[in-house]
Amino acid sequence: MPETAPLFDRIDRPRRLPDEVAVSIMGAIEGGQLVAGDRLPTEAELSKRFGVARTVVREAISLLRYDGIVDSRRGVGAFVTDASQRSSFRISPACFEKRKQIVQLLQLRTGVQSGASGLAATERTVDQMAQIDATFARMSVADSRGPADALEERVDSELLLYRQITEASNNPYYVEVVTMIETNIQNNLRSPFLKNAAASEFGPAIMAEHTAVIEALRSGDAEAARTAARTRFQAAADRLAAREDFA
Amino acid sequence: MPETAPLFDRIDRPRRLPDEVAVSIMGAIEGGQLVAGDRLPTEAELSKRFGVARTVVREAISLLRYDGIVDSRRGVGAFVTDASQRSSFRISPACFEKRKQIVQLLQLRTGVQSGASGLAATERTVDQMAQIDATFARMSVADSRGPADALEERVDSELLLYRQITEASNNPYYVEVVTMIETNIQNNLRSPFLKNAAASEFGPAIMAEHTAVIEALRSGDAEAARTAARTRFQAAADRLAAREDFA
DNA sequence: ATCAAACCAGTTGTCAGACAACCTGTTTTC
DNA sequence: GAAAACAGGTTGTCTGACAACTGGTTTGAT
Repeated sequence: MPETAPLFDRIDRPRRLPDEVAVSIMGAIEGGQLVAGDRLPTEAELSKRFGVARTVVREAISLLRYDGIVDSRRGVGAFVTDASQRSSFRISPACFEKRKQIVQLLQLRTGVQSGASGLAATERTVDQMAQIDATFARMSVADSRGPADALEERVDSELLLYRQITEASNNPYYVEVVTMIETNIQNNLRSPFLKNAAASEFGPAIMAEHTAVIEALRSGDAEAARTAARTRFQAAADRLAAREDFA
Repeated sequence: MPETAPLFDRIDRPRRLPDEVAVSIMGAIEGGQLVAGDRLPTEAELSKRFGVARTVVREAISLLRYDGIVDSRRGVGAFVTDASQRSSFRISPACFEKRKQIVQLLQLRTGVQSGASGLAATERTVDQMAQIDATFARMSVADSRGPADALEERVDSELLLYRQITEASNNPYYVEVVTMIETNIQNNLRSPFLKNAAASEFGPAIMAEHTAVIEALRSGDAEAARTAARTRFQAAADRLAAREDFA
């Protein structure tokens, strides 16, 4: 079931020292003060410079190592790895500060969702197709009831629909990536703005975009599914970007 | 410039306690012993149970928190978060143990690379196109020299080529994702196997697949670029999967 | 009896210091 | 001259302590 959206977001952001140290070191790397191959100052040195305990510095470096940004060797030191060694993809909340970045993020989602939908067209089971149909039916009903009456229901079922489609690709990597991107968008795009934007996503013209995706899935046409999904998310992103209240 | 591939990979895998603890806890979550909302045992408890110092447990939990898998609150405890709160996408080396997983990973790369190429068709600058042309020319020369003579050069230039194409999308998120996936594939697919596979990727028929991508980029045809890139990577994945020495 | 304030046990966050494991370069020894 | 021992420095782990905070309990005033 779609988890109930919390009425108020968790505002709780107690600054944690290791995170701040990690961000600071990361900044030095992105800023070019530290380039691939360079050795970081020793933990003792960093500890002194930041004015925190070594455990804090260690935890910070541990995070960077986890993402493949540095590589530390006992008895030697920690070194900045070259950029092609990154082992994770993450979206920092800072991505949502600039308008252009949001657009780029939506582009990425469009591409990935398109790929996932294409796969789903050929890989889906009949069971999965039935679930998708059911969700789409729910969504259609909500749509016809209009934004004033069924906004929540409409938005929830749409999110669920595309999650089910992605899962129907039966490829866990697609599921992970799409989920991750979608989560970040939902969490970070200011909620009231998303609400407003969602309200304008009603109507037959827009439902037709969704129908095209469903039809392609039903007929098992991967190419059509890719195109339909692409068209739908591209259009949504365009409409979003066109809103005058777009931050 | 393409960094010189190391003759021997770093085999150095000194077990780090925090990583192992993190994996263990993660296993409990994936295995369902701990579900969203559950509280983890206290750090002291975990420390005792794993037989390690609390600093080690703390570092482990810190990693999980970094990925949005748990959320810890001072004075209360650490809680497993809802699966849709994951804030990173990462590929564990374990993914390369099962044949099916590798295929799925290649599917993901195909989709993402396709999206990036489509974007590149419209967003590339003339400068970037020139660089792509240059790399493609290098690659063509290497191809005509044959696998016995120019294997390294051929492989390197191809990697560089698609990296440049991705960068020509001028979308940093695409660049990050593609780089990350590619890095993991290069690092984890056993090197000699990749070498063998690369040797069979020579010849005019295969070069035609690349040419199609380049042509689409040159003419600014996003749809053609997406299709060509998809075709090319799909075909490569199929050939890889068809090899009898495929693990 | 009610309700707010004070208290208490438990938990995470940070600090400080110590030692083990390991690496690199230097010195000693044969 | 080469191998072995040594020395200093660095990361990895351990221990113990205290600060900051939370949730629930007790206490105290009204």
